[in-house]
Amino acid sequence: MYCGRMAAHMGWGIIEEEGWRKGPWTSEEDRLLIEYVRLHGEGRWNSVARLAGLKRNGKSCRLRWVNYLRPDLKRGQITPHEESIILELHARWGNRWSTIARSLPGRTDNEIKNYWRTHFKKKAKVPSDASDKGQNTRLLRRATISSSPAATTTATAAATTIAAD
DNA sequence: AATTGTAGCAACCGCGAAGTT
DNA sequence: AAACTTCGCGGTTGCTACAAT
Repeated sequence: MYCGRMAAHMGWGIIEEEGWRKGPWTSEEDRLLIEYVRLHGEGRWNSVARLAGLKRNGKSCRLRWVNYLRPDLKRGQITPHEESIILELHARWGNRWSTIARSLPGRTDNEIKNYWRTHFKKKAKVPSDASDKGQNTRLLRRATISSSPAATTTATAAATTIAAD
């Protein structure tokens, strides 16, 4: 989270060829995006530029909102309890970050992904079989989502149990 | 004290799924 | 029904701060 302001000097590409700004968000941009969502709700990200005067493409806006500006985000350090859930669910499902995130209210897939990578990746060469990379992962997503409510509950319960232990 | 290495995180990209017209 | 647009995911990068030498 750095110490508050870290977008002081953005060192990388500022304006893209098509006119889209890139790189770290300024507090002014954040304000515009927050105001946009307040007025129009989440979604329609591609029209943010038009309706809010933000020189960002929809993808960038959505990412910023979902990972940083959403009011229901928890922020702050991952708790030991949350960590155990992450470990448990990752052991079950691998890098299915968004699915894992659904079991951790206020946490984003990006946050969980970053956390796991920085804390565990180097140590564990992916314990189980990492042969599931690529297409299978993608194709399995729908099925996983379909069965996720029950699975989520079960796994969450398991993780909770372990954590409580 | 200065330089090089590492950690951690915000944000980017490509691509496929989902939605729209 | 097909073409086109938007969304969402997972992997990766680029940058800053901090640690080590």
